Amino acid sequence: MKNKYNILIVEPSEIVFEGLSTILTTGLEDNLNIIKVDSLKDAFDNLKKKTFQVIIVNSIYFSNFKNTKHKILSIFKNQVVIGLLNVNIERGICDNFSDCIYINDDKRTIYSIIKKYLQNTDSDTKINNDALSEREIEVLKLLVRGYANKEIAEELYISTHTVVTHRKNISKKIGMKSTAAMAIYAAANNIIDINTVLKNSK
Amino acid sequence: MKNKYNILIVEPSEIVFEGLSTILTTGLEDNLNIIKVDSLKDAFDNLKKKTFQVIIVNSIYFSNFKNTKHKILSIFKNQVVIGLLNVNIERGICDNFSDCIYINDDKRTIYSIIKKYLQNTDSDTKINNDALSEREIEVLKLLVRGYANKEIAEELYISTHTVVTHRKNISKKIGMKSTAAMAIYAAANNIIDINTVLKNSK
DNA sequence: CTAAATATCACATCTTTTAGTGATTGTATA
DNA sequence: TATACAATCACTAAAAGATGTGATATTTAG
Repeated sequence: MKNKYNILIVEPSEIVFEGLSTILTTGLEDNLNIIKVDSLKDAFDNLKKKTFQVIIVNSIYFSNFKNTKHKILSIFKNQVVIGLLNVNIERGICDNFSDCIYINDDKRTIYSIIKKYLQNTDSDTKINNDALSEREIEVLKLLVRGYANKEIAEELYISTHTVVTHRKNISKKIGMKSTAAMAIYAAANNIIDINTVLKNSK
Repeated sequence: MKNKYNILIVEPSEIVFEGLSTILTTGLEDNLNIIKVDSLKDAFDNLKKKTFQVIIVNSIYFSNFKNTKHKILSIFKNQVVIGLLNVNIERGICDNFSDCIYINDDKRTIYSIIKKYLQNTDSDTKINNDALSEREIEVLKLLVRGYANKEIAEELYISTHTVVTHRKNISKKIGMKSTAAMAIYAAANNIIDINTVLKNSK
């Protein structure tokens, strides 16, 4: 049974975001739900909706602030905030964060930093898969890969009626009734891996 | 029929390398063989062994050189060399390269830059044969947001027959017939923005 | 213990999508 | 000019999905 962790990355560059995501998802065995935003405002909006075990913020968002620590505290109070530092940044800024990742750090260093904070979060703070049940997630996974209800039924050894019921419940829970939107939901919540689906779908 | 391309990335940061790799491999349909090195010397050694269609070099390797262009020419003569520029770099350096990618460029910009040079390599094996037309992309966008054919037709002022035809062509081109997989394709290729879809779909 | 949630199955009806096979028009491009 | 492709429209039959209204058994949480 894997834990599910939410990680928020506040980062303007898609390249850096994709890199961090790839490194984290391939290196850490737990289920990671990684969300990207590219402004402090969007970060703040996301914090209202969800709990994040780790927040990684590019330090450039604080380059203009005189009192960085105060700003960080006011936005991300009592949260784990890891600074992502570019090469030519003053080292002192690191003290303002829970921890720091340097852009040139290798994978192993990054793993060990992040792991420290994921392990600290104990079992009762773990996220409940956004309210979808295990069975519903199984159905959703196959759905996204283009399986028809009948095929899903065969795969899971249940009747198509049951699959239909699960789908009804899924769409009621996530508030989207179209197959396409459900797929996007699954992608956004890391229930499926986009690349795997691309290579292996109908 | 897919082409196979070699891409060399000269970059000190594993984060940036992984990000670029992920973006390139998910967005470009051809088979990419991406190699990373973290010094100009290693780049040079690789050039002896293999031919690269595109070389992407972080511009910081040239930050100490007075005559950047001359240095680039002497190392990578007559090759496609794309500079990867950090945020606070002087813009003028871009003239020294075949083209430039900025660290904050979005995926589509990166695709279009790289594609240009991959297409140039061998013109008669068209890699463009499953590029979606503008109209097809319009249909796909609405499709992903859960619009039914009838609704798409109304939105685009065409008949449902036409929408169906577009869908048939889309699925033929991308090799996926299910709506869900098409949605994932659209997400992976940045045709739609996942968060926008999440907030605004049926 | 009770209530809520989960997982399973069923049926009828209506809507939507898919697959296959067409056609016409305009616009590039070799 | 001939060819290719884009964009439009049409018909049909079969397959699949959506909606609504049920039921039963098991597990979980208060």
